[in-house]
Amino acid sequence: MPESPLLEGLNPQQRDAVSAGTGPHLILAGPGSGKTRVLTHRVAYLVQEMGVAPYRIMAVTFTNKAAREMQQRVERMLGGQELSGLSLGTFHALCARILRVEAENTPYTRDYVIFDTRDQLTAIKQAATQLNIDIKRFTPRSLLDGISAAKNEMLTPEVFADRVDSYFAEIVSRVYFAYQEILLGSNAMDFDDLLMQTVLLFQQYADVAAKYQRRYEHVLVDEFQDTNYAQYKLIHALAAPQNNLFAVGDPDQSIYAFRGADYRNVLRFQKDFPDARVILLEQNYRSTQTILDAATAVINVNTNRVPKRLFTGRGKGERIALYEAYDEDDEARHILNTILRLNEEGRYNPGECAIMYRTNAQSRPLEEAFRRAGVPYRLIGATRFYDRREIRDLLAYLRLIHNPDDSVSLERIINVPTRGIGERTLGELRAWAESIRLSPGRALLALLEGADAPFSPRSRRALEVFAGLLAHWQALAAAGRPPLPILDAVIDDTGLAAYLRDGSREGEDRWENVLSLRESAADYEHADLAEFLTQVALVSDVDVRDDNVDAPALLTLHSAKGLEFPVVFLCGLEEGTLPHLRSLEADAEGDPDALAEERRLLYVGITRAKDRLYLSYAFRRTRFGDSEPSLPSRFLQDVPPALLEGAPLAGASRAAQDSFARMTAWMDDLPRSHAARNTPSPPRFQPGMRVINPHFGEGVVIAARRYHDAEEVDVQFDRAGRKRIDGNFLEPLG
DNA sequence: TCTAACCAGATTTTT
DNA sequence: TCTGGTTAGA
Repeated sequence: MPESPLLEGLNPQQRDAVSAGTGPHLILAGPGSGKTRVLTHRVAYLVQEMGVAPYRIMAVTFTNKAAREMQQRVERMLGGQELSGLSLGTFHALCARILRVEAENTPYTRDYVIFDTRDQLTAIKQAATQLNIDIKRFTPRSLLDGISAAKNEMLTPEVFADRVDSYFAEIVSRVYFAYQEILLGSNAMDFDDLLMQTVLLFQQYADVAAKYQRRYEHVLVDEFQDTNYAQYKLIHALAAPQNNLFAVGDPDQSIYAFRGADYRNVLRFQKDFPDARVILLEQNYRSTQTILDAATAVINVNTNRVPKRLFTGRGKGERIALYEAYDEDDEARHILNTILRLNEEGRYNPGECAIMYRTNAQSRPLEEAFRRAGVPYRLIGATRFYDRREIRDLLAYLRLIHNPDDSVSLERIINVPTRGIGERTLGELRAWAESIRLSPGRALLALLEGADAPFSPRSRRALEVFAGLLAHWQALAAAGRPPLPILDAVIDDTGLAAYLRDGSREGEDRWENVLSLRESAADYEHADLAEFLTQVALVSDVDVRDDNVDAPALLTLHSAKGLEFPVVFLCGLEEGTLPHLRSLEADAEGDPDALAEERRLLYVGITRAKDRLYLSYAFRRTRFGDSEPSLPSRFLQDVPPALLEGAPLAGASRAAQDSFARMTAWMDDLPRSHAARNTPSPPRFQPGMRVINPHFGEGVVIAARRYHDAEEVDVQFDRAGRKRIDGNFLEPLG
């Protein structure tokens, strides 16, 4: 058989997978083994060699960004052929589309909106309040987690109620009913509903299921280890009856159990499809053997897994650097200096480096260090654009226009900017709406038609003014105007610009954000509001970051999934941070899975590195605003010392850990300077000195003080204004 | 009804 | 340290 050019450059295992025939296939692959590459080639192969029409293929990726990249690569592989009709995207995006099309067979209309976590919490609070449940005792977050877990397991409120086995579950169950009522009344679905409703749709309407089964001849899934039960049911349903299912994953990289991902789907797959072919990809093309050995040593401690042997053709490589920092600032400085040094030595560009941490809060000292030094960086994912107040407000307007039943959005913005509709009037509106069995939004619109309502003249006037605006915007939407002019109408009619731009620096920032939202709305010139809103709800800005800047990336271990960098720094390797305190607590309560997942998280981090890996932990770390001593992560003890260079481990044994803890307990009471290990040197900078920084240019020193082993200097720059800078990044002039 | 001040509380990860 | 929620006062 003549070989397909699509198989060129692949190893035998990869070829085997790409060119596999029909039927169920499970590809179990280690990190850096070309999983995504195999999946991409497989899609191209189906089209080119097996003659499958693109619209008969569904390929599910973990992020929207991965989907975009895959689309581009496949098209390139097929010689620029346009692959329209290919169903490529995340589970959520694909489900959102199906639910829109099949709305008449669901409890929702096609104008439904998607509730994100913030909206969900608002709705949960509402539900709990209705039920007189004390949200101090049962936090909305914990209730939401309970409901979300139920939905991921495909448990409807009724089924869940039958399984209640604890007081907490009882509370969750009651809130679940009320919460679902609120969602339905608002014509809104949360993330979990998108999946669950789609599966329910298929279960309840065999003809609908059959339609999609006929359409999708091949179903491919990436990151299979991070699917939850609902997602598994979905692909199971879609792939039937031919079961041309191609699932790619690595159970050792399962890091989303907290949100319902269930690595047991791998086992389910093998049980449900006994004839499935399992193909292993074990060769690693990414990392040096040293890095792989460290990763293997860390992950091997986990029980209940299929051992994999990872090998690479890349050679041994350099040893892994371990650094014990004094505190998080010292750690940040050390990382920054290392990146600058690697750059000066001409070994790696800043853009080839990534700094990874467990929690978003850890980015702060890093950002500060970079800012002080005037070195640019790329912060990935942290404060999410769509999470900003002004953006959420504007989107709430758009959602309300699109779907007047969305009372969470209505209540969010009915008095933003303030327009005389306070808690009292709002309460009256709610009560009246309920009495005439309309959602508050629709009741509001009915007011314009002269509906009889028990409001004071003053309240009524305020409500009517707002209703008038809403009706006006809806008319724009109904006339088919694209998102941007509608958005502009909202901005103009509400006087949002004046409201936000209050003369403060933050005000200008907020306005800038509004302008960015306008920019993204401008991309939807030929789409309607529904499409724009869906996109906004399902595409995180993690997906849209700019890769083209030559600056180090700062990101959490979770968002590092699927990425690779020549140089990786893993910081904050301490007990309580990685593994996170929550998992230690869970472990103490007898749940070993939590710790195993933390370990996998570290495994993912280590295996992102191609050439150089730097590990660090701090001797003390600031938590909740004050600084406390910390212990090196237990995971560090699993890395063979022969692979490491740098600091000896302070907590090499359990006994040592205990004595370390005792020692640091009393050190905690000493002034900081006692614990600092660097002897102070005379200050280099005095007020009035002229100095220069490569990034900010020339300036004059305002003030300077010692700060551990470095100097913190306030400088008035001639052009860049006043900055606080690490003395290491200043040179005296003259 | 609105604003500002205060206080308490919480801090994992994200489609 | 920050955020959010509550309360008091205008």
